[in-house]
Amino acid sequence: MLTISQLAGYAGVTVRAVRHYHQVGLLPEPSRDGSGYRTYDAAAVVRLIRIRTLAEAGVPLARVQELLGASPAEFAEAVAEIDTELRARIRELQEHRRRISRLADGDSLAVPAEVAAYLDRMRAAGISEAMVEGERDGWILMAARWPEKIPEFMVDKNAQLDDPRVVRLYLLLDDLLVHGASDARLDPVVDLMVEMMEESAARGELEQQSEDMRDDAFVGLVDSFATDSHPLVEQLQARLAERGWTGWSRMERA
Amino acid sequence: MLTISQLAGYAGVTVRAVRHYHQVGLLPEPSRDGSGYRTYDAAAVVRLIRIRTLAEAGVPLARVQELLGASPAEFAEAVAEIDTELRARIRELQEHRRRISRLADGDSLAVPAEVAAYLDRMRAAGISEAMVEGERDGWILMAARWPEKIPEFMVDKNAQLDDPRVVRLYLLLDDLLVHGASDARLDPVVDLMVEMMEESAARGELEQQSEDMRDDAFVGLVDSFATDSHPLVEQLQARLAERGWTGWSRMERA
DNA sequence: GCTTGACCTTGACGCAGCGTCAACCCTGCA
DNA sequence: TGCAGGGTTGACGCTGCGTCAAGGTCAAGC
Repeated sequence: MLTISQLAGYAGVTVRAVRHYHQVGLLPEPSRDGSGYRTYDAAAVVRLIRIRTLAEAGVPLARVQELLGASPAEFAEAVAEIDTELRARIRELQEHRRRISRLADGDSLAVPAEVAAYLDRMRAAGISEAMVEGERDGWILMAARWPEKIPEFMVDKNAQLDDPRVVRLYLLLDDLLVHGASDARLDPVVDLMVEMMEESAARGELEQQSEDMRDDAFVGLVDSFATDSHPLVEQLQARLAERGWTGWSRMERA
Repeated sequence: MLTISQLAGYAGVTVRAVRHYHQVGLLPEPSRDGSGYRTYDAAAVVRLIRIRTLAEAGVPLARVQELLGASPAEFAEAVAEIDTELRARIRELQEHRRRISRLADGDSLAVPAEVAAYLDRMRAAGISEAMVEGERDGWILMAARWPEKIPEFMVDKNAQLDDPRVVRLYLLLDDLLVHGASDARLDPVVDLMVEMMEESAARGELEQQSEDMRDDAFVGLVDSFATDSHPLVEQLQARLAERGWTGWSRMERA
C-alpha cells in the first residue's frame, strides 16, 4: 500500500497534482487508513501514469477521462481533434510573433504603415517629437474610425508635405509650442493657414474631405482631443474663426 | 464625450475588457457623470487602442504598462524578451503535437516502444486482449520504476516468446480466465510453468532477475496488482508454492 | 406619466492546472 | 519526549476576460 507521496513519486508528479485529479474526478478517491491518510494500490499508479501521459501530450484534463476509456477509433478521432486545436494555438502564437516583430520598429505601434511612413517624413523634416506624437495620436483615432480610408488620406498628406510651406507651418507651430503664442507670433501662422486653405478649397479638396469624414460626433471628438492636448489649438481656432474658418481636423467655411 | 460602449466600439474591444483594464490600472478611471456613468474623451480611445495593439501582439497585460512608456531601446529589449517567451511556448506546443501523434498508435500510451512491440507480438500470437492489457499495465509499472532497464527486460521477454511453450502457456491462461479454473484445468498450466522455471533457473536467469529487481516493496506492489486484478493469480500462486516456488513478477525458490 | 428596451453600475463566479501558504494532525526515530 | 518530515483540508493566486445577477438610467413612443 502506498501513501500519496509514494504514488506521486512512482508516477513522477506532484502530490498537489494527485489531489487535483481527485478533485476533478479523474482519479477516484482511494480508501483511507485509520488516521485519514489516503492509501493507494498499484492500479492507481497505472491509472495516474496513463493520465499524465495524456496530459503531457497536451490533452486537456477535461478530455483525459473520455480518452482513457475510448476505443481505438474514438481515440484516433479525439487525438486528431486535439491536434487541430494545438495547431490552431501554434498559429495564433506565430501570428503574435509576427505582430510583435512589426511593433519593434517605431510608430507601427497602433498606426498603419502608411501613417508611420508619413510620421517619419515629419521627423526627417525636423519637426519636433511632440508634434509628431500629436499627429500620430490623431491618426490612431482616424484609423480606428476609417481604417479603409487611411491610404487615400495619406496620399493627400504626403502631397501636402511636398509643399515647403507646410513644413514651415509645422515648424512655426513647434515654435509657438516652445515659446508661447503672442499675437505677433500667431499672425504669420494664421496667415499661412488661411492662404493654404483657400488654395485647398479652390482645388475642391475640402469638399472631398467633408465627404470622407461624415461623422460629426467623431470629428468633434478628434477636435476636442486636439484642443485638450494644447491650449494653442483653441487660440488658433479663435483666430481662424475671425477669418471665416471653423473646425480643426476637418476645416470648413463658417 | 463618450460612454463606455462607445469607447469600446471605437477601439474594437468589449465593454468588459475596458472595465478589466480599469481594474488592473492599465486605463485610468475617467470622471463620472451625474448618474455615475463613466465619461471618456478621445485620449482614452488612443490609449485603449495602444493597449490593444500590444495585447493582440501577445504582450501580457502586466507588461503593457511599462511598454507604453518605454524608450525605443527599452521597448526593443522588452519585445525581444517577449518574443523569446513566445518561441518557448510554441516549441512546447510542438512537443505536445509530437507526443500526441505518437500516442495515436495503440499501446504507446504510457509504455515504451519496446513494450508496445512486445504486446503486439502477443496479440499476433492470438492472446486475448484482456491478457495483453494486464501485461501492459504491469509494464507500465515496471517502466515507472526501472525505465532504463526496460530494453534489456524486453530482449528477454522476446526471447521467451520465441518458445512455443510460452505462447501455449498464455493461451492456457486465457482459457482459465474464460472457463474458470478447475483443478483439472489448472494442473497442466502449473506443470508447464514449473518446467520452464526450472530451465530458466538452470540458465541463471532467475538470479539475474533478482539482481535487476531489487526493491521488495515495489515487487510486492506489482504482485498485489496482479492478484487484485484476477483471483486466478492467487490460485496459481498457491499451486506453485506447493511446488517450491514463490512470487509472481519476480519468481524465487521458496 | 408609463412602459419598453438598450445601456449603465458594482460584485462575483468560472475557466486550466496546479503552486503555494496556512493551520493542524500523525508517525517514526534519537 | 521532542522534533523532523510526513499527511489532511481549505483557500487564494495566476491570465484575461465571459457571463450572470440585480439593479439604476436614459431616450422614445404611447
